[in-house]
Amino acid sequence: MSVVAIRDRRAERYAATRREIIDAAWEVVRADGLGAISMRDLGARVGMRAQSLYGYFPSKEAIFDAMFAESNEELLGRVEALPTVPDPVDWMRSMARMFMQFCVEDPGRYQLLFQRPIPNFEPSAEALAPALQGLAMVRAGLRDCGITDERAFDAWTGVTGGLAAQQNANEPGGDRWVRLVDEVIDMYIEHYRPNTPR
Amino acid sequence: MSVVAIRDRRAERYAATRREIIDAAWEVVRADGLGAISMRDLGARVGMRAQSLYGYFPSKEAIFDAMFAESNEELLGRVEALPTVPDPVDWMRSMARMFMQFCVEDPGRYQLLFQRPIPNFEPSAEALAPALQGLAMVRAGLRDCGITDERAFDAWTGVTGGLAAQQNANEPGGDRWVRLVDEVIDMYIEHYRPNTPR
DNA sequence: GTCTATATTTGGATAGAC
DNA sequence: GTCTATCCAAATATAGAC
Repeated sequence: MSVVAIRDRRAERYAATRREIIDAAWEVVRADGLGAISMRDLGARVGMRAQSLYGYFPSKEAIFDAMFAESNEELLGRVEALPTVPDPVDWMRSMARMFMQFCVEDPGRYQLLFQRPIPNFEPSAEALAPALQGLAMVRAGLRDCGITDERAFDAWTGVTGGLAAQQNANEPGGDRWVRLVDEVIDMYIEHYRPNTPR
Repeated sequence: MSVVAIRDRRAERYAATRREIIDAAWEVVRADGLGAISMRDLGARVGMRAQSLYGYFPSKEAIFDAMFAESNEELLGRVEALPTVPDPVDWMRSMARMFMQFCVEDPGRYQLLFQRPIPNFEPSAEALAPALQGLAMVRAGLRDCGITDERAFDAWTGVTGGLAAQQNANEPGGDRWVRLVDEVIDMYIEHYRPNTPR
């Protein structure tokens, strides 16, 4: 009897097919928005009948949830990957730029994560967890800048999230609001930082 | 033969029924969102079969367009109704407060006007016109404050629209971001006004 | 693991009678 | 002006054969 862990080819195939289905779903979302996803279409894209998808996901919502989860994990990964810098304000700046980039590079994903336009879809707690973790890192970053007020935290999510919202709503794919990130962050820091040294 | 303009009772009834249909549509939107509107349901709400609605609107999109138009007219009306004040900054402040109130008091309307979540729905030029007019007034208001930069204008729509977006997305019906309006406007004016006298 | 067959619901829209 | 009748399309999901 071998003690070597052997590959479970069955599980691998299963995971690969799940991956394929989710990838197909992202394709649809990118092309025609979240509302355009249907089991029939998804099945066709991976060479199956719609019914066969139920072998991989118990429902359409479960597919949304998986997409929601992996998007949040992606975002959290990017937050964690931000280079450590001496000035905490610089960290917030690169944070904001990264977040903006994340939001505008895929409006469909933005829609799924931040607009919740699917009736009756509530992400599971597991899918939501990475988002909360990311938000906690933002809060910590602001604290490092000397900003601890809860109102200031909300104002941060308001202005950064706001720029992204405007960009995606009014000029998806463009940069009219994206390029304002730096000056808006400067404005924010100037206003909310207790004592800005110069 | 009378020269008095007589009422066209037929036209009146027709207009009243149109009004009733649109009101029913708003009811649905407020309760379950834009996506929940269907001709069958709408018909049932006004005591008709879905098919009869086509006597009043040529399509479902036409209903959306009418809703879109009257919302923009409502908003424009509120902009025009803002009291004239000596300080242009005060005008921008009340403008921002009013806009925020407009956005959060009816998330369904907000969705229709600013998120465009209906696939294939593009508002007609007539429906869009009041919005452009309102935006022009905002631009003029900023100019009165000495702010003429296009980037500054975009930053204005970014931060005000952003607060509204955050409020509706994360805490519809609440005031966590609404109550930040004043301080965020202060921050904006401080930063973008050329020479703030004190 | 994927299929066929099917149930069920829901939707937008048209034709033509009254 | 509203109805009945109807069409057509699309959707989610289940049961059971292979």
